[in-house]
Amino acid sequence: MKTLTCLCKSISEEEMDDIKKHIPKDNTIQNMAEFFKVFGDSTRLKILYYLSRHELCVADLALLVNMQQSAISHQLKLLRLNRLVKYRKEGTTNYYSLDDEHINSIFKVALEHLQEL
Amino acid sequence: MKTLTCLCKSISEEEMDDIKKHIPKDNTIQNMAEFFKVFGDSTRLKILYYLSRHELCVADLALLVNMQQSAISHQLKLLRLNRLVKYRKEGTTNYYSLDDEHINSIFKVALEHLQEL
DNA sequence: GTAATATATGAACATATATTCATAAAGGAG
DNA sequence: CTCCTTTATGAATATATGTTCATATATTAC
Repeated sequence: MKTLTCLCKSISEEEMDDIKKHIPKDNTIQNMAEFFKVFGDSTRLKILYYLSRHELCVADLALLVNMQQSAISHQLKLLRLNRLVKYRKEGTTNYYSLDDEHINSIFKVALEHLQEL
Repeated sequence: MKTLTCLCKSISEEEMDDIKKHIPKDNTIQNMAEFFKVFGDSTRLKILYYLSRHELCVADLALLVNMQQSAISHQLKLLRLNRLVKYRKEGTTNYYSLDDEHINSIFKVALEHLQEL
């Protein structure tokens, strides 16, 4: 009573082995997943949109996104760790801006896809 | 004792209003987030990789990803709902394949980004 | 020194998500 | 019809994640 016999072989064992052999390393896939996960939250997308328009401090972002300063700060930390934003200090104020040119291409691809649905 | 005075205005109120006015609709942002969320999981990324190489049935995918058939089936449902995969029936067997040409461009952008870290 | 401001952070909580298990549904073979 | 196979699905569970609250840190002004 095997669960996975699968006689459906439209593909040969050799082909399957070959395909399996060429899959990116588990670590790479994990990193890719982490990368996409960052974009998979509307609060972070809003932050990224606003920063794509203008360098902004945390309080301004909180105003624009209409969310607590603490929430924004937590999300900015995540974005920082993933190198999507950077900041410069000026007194107690931190001015955030985008740190990655790929963000715009990524937005574009996503919009293209969504427009076709 | 306001929490958000923010005198940091490197940006004028008018500019902020303007930027806020042009942000995509909340619904659009929500959809973008959902879209990215789909890619933000290593199991789904593996499935997408394998399907990019060959049309496959559920049991074969379970073998390749080395995960239970049920788990694969649940993930395939999600991928179906987001129109990233499609399938054709042949008897009791379902052959899955990719349903979106953007997937490859998306993979590429992500890899580019990761290689720069 | 104190007071006020901007930001960061830890704990707590609620919600979302991925996986497993058990089982249902549907088709093919006998 | 019954048995077997392939896939889908609902419930349960464990884990991850986003937000809030309270508070810490750091800088500036007085």
